[in-house]
Amino acid sequence: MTETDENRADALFHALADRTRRDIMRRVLAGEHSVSTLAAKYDMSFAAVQKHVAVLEKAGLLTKRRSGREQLARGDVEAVRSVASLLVDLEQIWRGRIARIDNLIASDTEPEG
Amino acid sequence: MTETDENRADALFHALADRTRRDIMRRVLAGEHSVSTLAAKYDMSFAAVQKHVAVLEKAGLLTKRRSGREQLARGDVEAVRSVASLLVDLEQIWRGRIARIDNLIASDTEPEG
DNA sequence: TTGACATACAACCGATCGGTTGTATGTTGG
DNA sequence: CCAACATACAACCGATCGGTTGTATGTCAA
Repeated sequence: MTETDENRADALFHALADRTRRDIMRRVLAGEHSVSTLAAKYDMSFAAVQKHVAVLEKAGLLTKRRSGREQLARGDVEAVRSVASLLVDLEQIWRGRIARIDNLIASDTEPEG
Repeated sequence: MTETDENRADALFHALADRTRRDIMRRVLAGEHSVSTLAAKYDMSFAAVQKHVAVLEKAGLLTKRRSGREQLARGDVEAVRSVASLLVDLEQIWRGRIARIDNLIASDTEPEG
């Protein structure tokens, strides 16, 4: 819940809030792809795709390694899991509310209060 | 993977890509809050908070019910889980890659190919 | 009834977003 | 060496974002 954590959450959710970037994630989680290979899949300029890849990289959702003149991108499943864990945190808050409600009901129906 | 699904994913991730909205989600998952009560918690105008609530509502992450002159917002944990399941889908793609790699290794090391 | 409160929404503004084109820098193969 | 390829990045543009103020509407309480 620190400032840094919030910045990271901002970057992660923002990066995933675009269908082209989500599609890129699917591809790079399935296997390594060069930026050019990815760019060929979409009806937009190379530069646009390169910027999408850069957004995902800055968010930590993918990493690149150089291979000759190509940059091979691969998805980071740990980063994906870290987003999932943020949602689990949210769900845990909800569980806390349910637990409180359950306790309230239990204490109301207990013979001795 | 339909257009509608992608639109929903866009809306969900976008809604969560703002720290004020994530904070609102924490509060409304913990219990019902009126828009005014929520607005009082943040250093911004009532209208700004009301718009944040509207973004979350349109994404389906919270619902409102009228109680007198107040609108009580409550978080929808199912919507939160639906986001989590999108991430599970991504992770499954990655698992598929790992499985393919494992199979490759296994067939390489098998005595009979 | 009326005044205060709760909400919604429109109009506006600077900043960021997602796209473009153009240019610069590496890298490789012949 | 050099021509083609792969990448990066800057500058620009229209659209959307996150905020503001102002206004309209509905509801409650005295």
